[in-house]
Amino acid sequence: MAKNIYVGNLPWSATEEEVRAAFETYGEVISVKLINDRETNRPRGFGFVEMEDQGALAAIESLDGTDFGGRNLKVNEARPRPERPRW
DNA sequence: GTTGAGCGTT
Repeated sequence: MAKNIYVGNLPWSATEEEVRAAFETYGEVISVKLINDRETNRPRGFGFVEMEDQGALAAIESLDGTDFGGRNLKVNEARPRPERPRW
């Protein structure tokens, strides 16, 4: 099973590989998604990480409130997103 | 070439 993790307060220079590497330290990372502004094409400084439950909890308890790229990292469980209908 | 609270584009 996997969980979605919300990652905020990221530096605008942060990349998915850096976040993935940081989360892979505590568990198996399934996917990493950094959110960028679709209209201005500018990085918003936050993203989402998908990993196993135990790894997600370990990463949240370990990476949340820690320094990442010079900023205080904000890690938390992501909010459930409504599934999109195919019609 | 800028900026800083937050929960995403498939």
